[in-house]
Amino acid sequence: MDSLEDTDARLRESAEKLALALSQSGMQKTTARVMTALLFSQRQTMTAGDLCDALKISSGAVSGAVNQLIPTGMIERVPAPGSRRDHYRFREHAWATLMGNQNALLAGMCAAAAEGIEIAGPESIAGHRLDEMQDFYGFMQHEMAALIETWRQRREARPGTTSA
Amino acid sequence: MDSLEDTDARLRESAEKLALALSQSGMQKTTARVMTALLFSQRQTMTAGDLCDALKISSGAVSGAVNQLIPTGMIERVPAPGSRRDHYRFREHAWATLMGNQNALLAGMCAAAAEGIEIAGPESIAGHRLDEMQDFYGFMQHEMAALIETWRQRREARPGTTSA
DNA sequence: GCCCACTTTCAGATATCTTTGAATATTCCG
DNA sequence: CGGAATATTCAAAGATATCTGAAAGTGGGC
Repeated sequence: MDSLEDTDARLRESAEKLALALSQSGMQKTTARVMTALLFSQRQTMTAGDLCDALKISSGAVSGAVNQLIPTGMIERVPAPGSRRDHYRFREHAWATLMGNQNALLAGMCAAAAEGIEIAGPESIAGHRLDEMQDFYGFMQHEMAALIETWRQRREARPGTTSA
Repeated sequence: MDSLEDTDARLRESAEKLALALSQSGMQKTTARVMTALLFSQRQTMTAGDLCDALKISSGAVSGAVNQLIPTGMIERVPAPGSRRDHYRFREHAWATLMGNQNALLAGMCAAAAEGIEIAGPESIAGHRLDEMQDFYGFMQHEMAALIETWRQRREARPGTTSA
């Protein structure tokens, strides 16, 4: 069996790999690195200093990343007892939250299609293309929300970690 | 009622707005502009020259964008009868294809979580976090594919444009 | 109320990504 | 097979986004 240090090193490597993939899908690189560092950490929380140290980035970069992550619901600031350092934690159900946020995107696509149809007319060439788009995103918007809810309930019913 | 030129101008404006939104969600700007130009066009197809002209970009940029779009299934090259210019067209069901492609991403998330669990162990702190992640993306991967299939069938059953 | 540990902000430096423009390759037609 | 119309590629320019480092702001504890 590997030593603990080795395990940690391999976890960081794994975290970096995922961060790289996420950054290629549109997420900022540092933001992704901070997120995966918290996700793969063997601790419940990490301080800003921990993150600077682990990722070799400046405190300014950590601050920026953290304040980008918090509004999305991926991580949260946890009150630190007896310390004035902020502790950060990867949130329970963060992934479901993240995907739920995409509903706004889907709605935006719907709206864009509707706008185009209004301009071009529903029976025009562009109108038909946009009609399919509107139909698809309207459907997805509705069904995705339901899907996430289904997952939430399914997981709630399991012997899972109901908040440590 | 608006004149045709005015309609066209407003469509282009709408297209640009959507392109901007898409580029903020990770898509390359020019690629997004080419895509939305084809999406909002009142013609069935556009040539590379048309795109250069409409978007005020160089032929090199069009070439790059188009060759990025084609593999994703969003647009297709259509044989041009009596012309050696390539014509491009927004593909039927492009949005469903696009979303279907994301399945690879979901699978990647699953795999990343599994890798982390393997390293950290399922009962570790990171292990529990990653377990939820794996569960979520595993679920989504399966259900999303089903959802897209449902939409496809639902639309097939409608009096929609079954390929012009 | 003051001090100190920590966080945030911001201008400048850096790194990264994108576009252009022209040379090169391709391919259709006669 | 030759010629001309297009498409593609690629180096260099330009634009953008991002990080750093230091100065300024915040708030808890004594």
